[in-house]
Amino acid sequence: MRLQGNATMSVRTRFAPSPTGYLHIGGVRTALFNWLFTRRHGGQFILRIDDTDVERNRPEALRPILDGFRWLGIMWDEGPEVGGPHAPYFQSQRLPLYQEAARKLVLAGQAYPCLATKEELETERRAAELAKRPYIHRGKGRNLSPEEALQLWQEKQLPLRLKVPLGRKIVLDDLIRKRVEWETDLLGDPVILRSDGTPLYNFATVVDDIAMKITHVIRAAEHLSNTPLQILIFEALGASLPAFAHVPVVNEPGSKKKLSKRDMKKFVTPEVRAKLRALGYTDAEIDSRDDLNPATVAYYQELGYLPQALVNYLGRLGWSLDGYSEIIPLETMIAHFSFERVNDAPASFDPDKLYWMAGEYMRQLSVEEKVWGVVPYLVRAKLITEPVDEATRHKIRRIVEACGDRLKLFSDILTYGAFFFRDPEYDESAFAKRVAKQGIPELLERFISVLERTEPFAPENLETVLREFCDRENVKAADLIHAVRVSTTGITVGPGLFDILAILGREESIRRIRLALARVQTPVQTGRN
RNA sequence: GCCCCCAUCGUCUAGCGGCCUAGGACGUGGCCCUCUCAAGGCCAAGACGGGGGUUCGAGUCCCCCUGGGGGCACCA
Repeated sequence: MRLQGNATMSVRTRFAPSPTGYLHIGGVRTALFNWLFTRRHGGQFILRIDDTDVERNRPEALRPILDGFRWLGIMWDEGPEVGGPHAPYFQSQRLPLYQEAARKLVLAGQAYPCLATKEELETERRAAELAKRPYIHRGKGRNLSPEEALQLWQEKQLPLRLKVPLGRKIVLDDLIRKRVEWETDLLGDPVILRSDGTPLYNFATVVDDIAMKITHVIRAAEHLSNTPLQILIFEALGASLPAFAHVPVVNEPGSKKKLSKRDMKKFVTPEVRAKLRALGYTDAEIDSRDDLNPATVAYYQELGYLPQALVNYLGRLGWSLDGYSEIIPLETMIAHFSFERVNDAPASFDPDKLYWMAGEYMRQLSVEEKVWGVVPYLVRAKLITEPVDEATRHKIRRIVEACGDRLKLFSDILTYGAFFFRDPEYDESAFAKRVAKQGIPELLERFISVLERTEPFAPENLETVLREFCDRENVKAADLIHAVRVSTTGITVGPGLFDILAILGREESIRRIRLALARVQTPVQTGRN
């Protein structure tokens, strides 16, 4: 058995995102597993920014990633903005470290400058392809003495390759995959340092993991095939191996394909677009922002999902506590997280289940907490203005209470409660069906005079009064209720009608019913329906 | 093409040789409750990819096939 971490050392894990401008759902799930494992064992979780690829490196693109983690409560013990004993935590600022490590390898005869030109490499590759042979590059420089190699490397701007030992078997005892083996003969000599002196991923990763004393490398399964090379680099650098855990990838909803970072725009379905529009986004904004789609954390934050719901959902995606638990408090997750219970197979992301879970967490919140979460949505929709005065706050409190379990996301307040803050926007088909109908306007007319003297103007009493009125009129209560609902709210969905009326108050309720009645007499062209 | 990984309801999963007539959850359908929509209650449909072994006995262990995925860069 190879060394699989040292029990006496504290657990140190890391997540190394590239600054891409958004926090990807798949990535954050991997980060969460790192974090849970680390918290479980009382270690340190490190955030290291993988910005060696200058093409992808945009400094402002880091912000959304840090914000996303903070929103979820996944706090890093070392990394950007918090620092730590192994700073800097940006790979672009650690170049001398990689060069020094590379120099060490050359001196030890473990790495050599690549003498082949790009053209030669291309020819080799094509020949291998034609011969249906795997393409394995072994540079001519392999046989250089360390001194020659060093001199050549320093004189000319040559890329550096790792000298992969021949005829060896690499054995990995992965914490999730169990034993995986590779033959070194099937591995080409990889470039570890570009001709411009910048490191390649596999090299920088290992140099940093050694420097930062990482004990457990927990990463997506797509990195499994990088592992033999990295193991070789660990060895060449004379470092002991960390333990590895390759977590299965996250697949697209209902698919067997990896939830890719490319082409995320395709997740912006008409439904998603409608949701974003309801929040006030224009189509142009939706199309221009690549962080606003269901494959990113920002999207869920934007829609008002509770972060703890997303954490619970992601934690359960590929990991289970037992055969039946779904809603798992974070402390429980931390206390029980282990790789033994991580499923080997990829897991598809299921937005429906996440939505359900969001509702489960929302109902655990106090009214006051819900009010707090809902206010920004009302402000953004220009239904209220800040600062929120006490009267408005009280009204929101009552609305939130009336909405009850209907509120699964904070943004749901706009579906169920917008009409409280503005005149009804009438749903034409509902209006035709429930208000502009034989006998209904007259009935509403008479009901208004009942409302005028209803005292107290409170839910329970309103219900009694309405039902008694319907008995006298010999009409079904449901018909009047629907008519009043559509008249006062414009729509067919929402809280109980009597709660609505009580919140609106006598005057406003009556005013709105009159609004609807006027509308029956002089139909307006709305263009809808 | 080569290397590596994976395989239970549509989806997330339980299952670590007999407790399986394969359990739970999301979703779906139906019914109930009901002023609508949610929520809630009840019920239903729904899976061990195929073939060989091993064993008294296989969803569970082994092999092959098939299918899916990932990787084979001076990307990460």
